[in-house]
Amino acid sequence: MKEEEEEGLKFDLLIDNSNNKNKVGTESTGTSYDKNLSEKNRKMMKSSPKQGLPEVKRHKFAFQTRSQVDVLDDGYRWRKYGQKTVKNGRFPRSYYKCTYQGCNVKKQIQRLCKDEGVVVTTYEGMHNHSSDDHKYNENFDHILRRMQTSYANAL
DNA sequence: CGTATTTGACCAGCGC
DNA sequence: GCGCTGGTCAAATACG
Repeated sequence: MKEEEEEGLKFDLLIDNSNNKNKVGTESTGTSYDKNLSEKNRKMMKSSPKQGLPEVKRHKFAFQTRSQVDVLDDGYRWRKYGQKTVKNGRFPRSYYKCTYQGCNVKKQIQRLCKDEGVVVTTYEGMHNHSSDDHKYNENFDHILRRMQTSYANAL
């Protein structure tokens, strides 16, 4: 199967976050709930099959982060909306979405079957808002900023 | 009580 | 044309 094939931008950065202490728990910050989900239709993403956007359809950034935690806290809140087990991998893939109305940024986390300590974080889309929390590390901020810069530059 | 998280089912695209 | 994989949503549950 194909493991790496991104039509748009592809970034493979190795970040050593072993020292990073991320918490998997939940934090009581922000009270925005995406109620737009109720208006979602069963057929929402099948309007355009695969035409019109031959090259760039959805920017996807793949990050290979060396961390023991699945979810990297980049300053935004992510709500897990699904988990699927891929046949190519022994570990299930987790799907996250940014919990912010208007900011439907998707994040996909997958563990490497080869290295359990390496997680592939794939960001899809760009944030519509700024992170109101400074808890994220400069290290990650730098990466995020870099990828957003390249993203804006590509436009 | 509010929200995130969990799990199952459903759907669409692609392969054969 | 059918089957499989991958992806998303939706309802129920858990937790703060």
